[in-house]
Amino acid sequence: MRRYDASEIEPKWVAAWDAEGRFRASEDPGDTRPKFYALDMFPYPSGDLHMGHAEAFSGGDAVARFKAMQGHNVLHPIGWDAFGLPAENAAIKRGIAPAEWTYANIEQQAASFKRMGMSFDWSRQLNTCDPSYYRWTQWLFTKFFERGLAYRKKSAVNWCPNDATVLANEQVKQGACERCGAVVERRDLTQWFLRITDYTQRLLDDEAELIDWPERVLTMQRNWIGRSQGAEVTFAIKETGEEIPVFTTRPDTLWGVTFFVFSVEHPAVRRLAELGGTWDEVSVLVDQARATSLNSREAADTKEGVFLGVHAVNPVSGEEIPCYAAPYVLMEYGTGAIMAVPGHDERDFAFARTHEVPVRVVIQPRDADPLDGDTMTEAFAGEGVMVNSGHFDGQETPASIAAVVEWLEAEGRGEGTVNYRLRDWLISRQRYWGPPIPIIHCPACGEVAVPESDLPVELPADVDFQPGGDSPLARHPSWKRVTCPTCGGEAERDTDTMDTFVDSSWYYLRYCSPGYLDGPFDPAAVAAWMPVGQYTGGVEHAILHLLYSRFVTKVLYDMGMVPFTEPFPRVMNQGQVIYGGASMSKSKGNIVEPMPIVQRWGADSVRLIMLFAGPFEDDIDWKLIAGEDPDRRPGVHSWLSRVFTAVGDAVERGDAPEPDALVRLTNRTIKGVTEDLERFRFNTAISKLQVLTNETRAALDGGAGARSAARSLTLMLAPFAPFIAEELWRVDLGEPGSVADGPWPEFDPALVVEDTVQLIVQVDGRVRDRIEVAATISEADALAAAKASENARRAVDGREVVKEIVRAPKLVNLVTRG
RNA sequence: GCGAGAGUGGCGGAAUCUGGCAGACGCGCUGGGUUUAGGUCCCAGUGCCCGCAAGGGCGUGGGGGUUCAAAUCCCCCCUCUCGCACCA
Repeated sequence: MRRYDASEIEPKWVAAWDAEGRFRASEDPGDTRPKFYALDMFPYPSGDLHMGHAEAFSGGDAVARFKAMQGHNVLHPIGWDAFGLPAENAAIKRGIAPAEWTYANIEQQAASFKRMGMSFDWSRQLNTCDPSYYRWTQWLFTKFFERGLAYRKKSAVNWCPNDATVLANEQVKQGACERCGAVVERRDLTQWFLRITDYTQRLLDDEAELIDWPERVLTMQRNWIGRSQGAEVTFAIKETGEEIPVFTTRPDTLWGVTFFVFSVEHPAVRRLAELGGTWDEVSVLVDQARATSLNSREAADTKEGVFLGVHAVNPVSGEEIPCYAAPYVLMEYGTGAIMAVPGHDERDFAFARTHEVPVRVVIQPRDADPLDGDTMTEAFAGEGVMVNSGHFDGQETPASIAAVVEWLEAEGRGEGTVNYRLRDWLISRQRYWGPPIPIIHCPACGEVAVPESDLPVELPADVDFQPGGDSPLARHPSWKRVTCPTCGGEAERDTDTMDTFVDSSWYYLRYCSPGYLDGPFDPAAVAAWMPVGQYTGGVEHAILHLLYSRFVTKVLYDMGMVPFTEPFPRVMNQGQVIYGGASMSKSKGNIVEPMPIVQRWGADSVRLIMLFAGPFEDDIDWKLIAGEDPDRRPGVHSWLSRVFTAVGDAVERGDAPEPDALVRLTNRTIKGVTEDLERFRFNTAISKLQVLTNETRAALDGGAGARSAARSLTLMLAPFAPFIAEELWRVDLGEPGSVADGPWPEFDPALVVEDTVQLIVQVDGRVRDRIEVAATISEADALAAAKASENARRAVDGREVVKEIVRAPKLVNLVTRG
């Protein structure tokens, strides 16, 4: 009798699959199988695989293998999101080149993925830091540039004085540098942006095409885009006559405006303050804002602010109101100035009470006592009836808002408009390890895109990339000196590089034709494989990566390069792997790594631990599911041992007849596991396979045969534990070919039902008896059987049965009275 | 504060979509067996309470409702997690 030994089985099949060139997607035009694109978010190659990879890729691989066994031509690629700051930092720390560090990690992660038996098409491997890839990242940038979708402008950015580099918004936590903890400053730098704001409404409208996205991800994207419907209204400054527009979602409260507030960064503030004689005071606020990071300003005090000494004129009432500058008004949203309605806005209310500005009620709640501006203790932001608003008095929200907008437009005093929270995508980085921005700055011609024939603009290797306050590429003595492609005069390359999110915004397209030389992708291949059938990855990419990819796809659609507008109609997020309720981290010393467990117990066990722990999208607390002893044998490993011996025994038993109950259970299991896999409910699928294993063993123990049950079990195990399945399939069952090719087992509908079932007998809703009856029992017979039950009779206890609920063959409920 | 999701044994979870045996499956634990240095392996038990048992009572965060019947549907409340958070 052979014993289950993963360390013997698994390396053997790793080598065999490699030698067989298995898991290659077919490009044979004669291959009529339906295509399925199973995509996993490509990993960032820092160090070896971590538990999060093991979780995500176990799920993604189960889907890919399931689809392949069902007869799909599956594209399941892998690649490396290889550019980025961590590589640069690691390289600085170790005194080696970022490329060296990155390629070493790629090698290690690739070896680990192979050891785990991931069914990747290795022939399509791509790497964003390879010139053959980033050539096309740069090409796409030039296309965006040509279409006016890439542009440069001066902008306030986060700056870490310690690391001497700009930081992405995501790298700033509570106003401090995520890595070194230094307080982040603001700097005004000229930056490259992609005009995602041109696509805002389409990003919202095309939500209908996102057939199967987690609800919370959709919500997060919607909130991030932040659509607000309202009106733009123009106030005039009394002292200068200049016109300042504001955005409001509540034009119906225009008659309640009692003051006007500028962002401290508003360009008119200094001039107006000097005119009003308040600049000494205002400049303190301005300096304060400059010293604070963009992110920490979120916490600015609502009540802080300074009177500018000038006044604004309310366009609907002609009333003159004081103007303030206050940090609670954001320059980045709307117009950078607001009309303040303290009666109906919480923030304006707090400001008004502090600065003793009058509060005026112009909306009265419908079913409550009338409010009084002098005595109210909080703003009323709800719906109600307009008052003190001229001829609009008596109109009710929300209809009143539309009515006011209509009137404003007719009067030429404002217009209905929509505002979004979403800003353009800042992609330039003053870092080394990214694709250089393919632009040449010519004194005569301005910004000129590098011609396609000159791409890629390669990243020079001989660069001092120590952080120093400017782009490392700018420090290179010769790299930036070029001639202008347009006029031939002396010119300079742009020395910034692109954000890694640009690299990852189109990699899924490149997979379809990874060696393609005439463009970023072969349009025919993309049309054949895309959109992605199932996209698996972490919820941390719910907003940025997924939103950017959707944007890029829409631009490519507009360019006529792809025939679809959404790249990922179906997305699933794996949960996080945590330890003791907290995320794993070096500083906490609680990191558990998958590869040592693979070595100890096998890749099949690691995959099963992950997928059996609970729903795929739920977090896994390693401490709870695995305990604290790293040597403790995982439960799934014991199960695999039992599967191994059961299948072996079943083969030895040959064609001995199988019990009818086992045949039915096998059919039911096929149905259930198939349905579970279609909905990515791996944990319940595995549980069903364990039940089938237990019953198979029981049949064998009883002297019966179980060969067909064992065969189905082996097939269904393959998406989760591909190694043991392959071993049992090819060696024990002696089947020709790989279990990875299936076929996925089918069930006989006639055999998914039991021939006998337990009839539940209830009296007044309480279970009193369980009777074994034929599954086909009639309602009358079921009722009779229930009434014959001794237990039920005792429970009725002479009372009158007033109602008989019969749901044959499952249940009878006798309802009594008295 | 706003939005989303979730509360079930000692633990992970199942049953929730479609109202009908709550606790599948697994971990852990208890007892027994084989082997024995231990682990492995095999068998039995394991929601709580009463009971030798048969059986009975209670039980899915709390309260109310609908129903013959509620973990499941509806209303209110509590708690937790996640996301967003001066967005005018």
